[in-house]
Amino acid sequence: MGRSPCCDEIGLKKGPWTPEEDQKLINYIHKHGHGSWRALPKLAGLNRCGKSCRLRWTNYLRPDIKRGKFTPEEEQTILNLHAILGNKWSAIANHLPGRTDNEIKNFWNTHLKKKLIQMGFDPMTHRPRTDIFSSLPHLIALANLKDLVDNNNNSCWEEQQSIRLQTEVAKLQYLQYLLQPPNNYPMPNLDMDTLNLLNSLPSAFSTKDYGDLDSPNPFDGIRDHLPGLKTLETPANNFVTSDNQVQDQVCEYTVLSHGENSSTSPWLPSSPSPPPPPVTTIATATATSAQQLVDCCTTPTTTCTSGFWPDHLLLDDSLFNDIP
DNA sequence: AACAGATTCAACCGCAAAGCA
DNA sequence: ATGCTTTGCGGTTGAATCTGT
Repeated sequence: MGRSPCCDEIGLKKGPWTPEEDQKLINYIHKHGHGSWRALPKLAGLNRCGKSCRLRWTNYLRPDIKRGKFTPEEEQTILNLHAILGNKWSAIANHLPGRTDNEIKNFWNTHLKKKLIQMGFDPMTHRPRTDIFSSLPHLIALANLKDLVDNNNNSCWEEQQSIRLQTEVAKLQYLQYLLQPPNNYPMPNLDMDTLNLLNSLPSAFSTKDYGDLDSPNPFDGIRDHLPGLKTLETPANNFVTSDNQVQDQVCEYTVLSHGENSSTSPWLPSSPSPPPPPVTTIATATATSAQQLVDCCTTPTTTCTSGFWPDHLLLDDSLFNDIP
């Protein structure tokens, strides 16, 4: 397997393309098509290597290229697909008409990766980071709020309720941080302790406790997005039972994950128990399942409607900023 | 206004798969 | 079957631009 010699040829121009060069390339391709990229530069009168011409055309000059900012829908699609495909930029680009792999890669590296990191996620696995530093802000906030509660026994009822509310919200936020459920998929691998803990929270947050407060119960939101939590009270739920259709489907999806870490990605459904053996090839997945999942990820307006992180679940971080 | 540091993104590099003789 | 060429992909670089001081 030899490397293309074209890039090694001396005297060929490198660096940014001039408008004249662009025009030459466009004119030639419009007339003749690109044909052999290696032969193209000479035929088009360009002092460039074929590789450079191909790149310039596919990433910049192609008429069907969509330029400008990524829409929230596109951003969501990239996130969804990256959770499944990993850094397969060209595969991701296939699902975003008019966007190039290079553009998506750049967008990922400059925006989405940082966004995930800021939110405490590992950008490769899409899982919450488990190291102590990533959860430190949440833990500090909780500790501070606890102090506030302990030291405000003499304050008025409204203040106490306000502090209680903040504490509960902080708890929820921390739990949310730990769990980060994707609303596109069924809840993955929630152990019973966690589900029980979550189910115990509404009792501390009942309408009764809010009394006359106008604010809605913040737990309503989180419950709506935790199917395992919602259905735990009924005997037949998708996560407690061991054999049902949903789980079968879910097991098929698991093989699509990328890399060894991502088999446990929370964005991907996986079998609750027992854990599946490590999967080494995509070939074992049914084409239908693969397509179903990709379709699901690339169709934000249908059954898998909203984003990973519904707005009402992403509680305002200003709560923590306000804490001394 | 000037500078430094951060960010963005077009372009390059090298590898590997596909194609072909 | 083998080896060379072409194409495509993902990672990386660096110049241009933006932002903060």
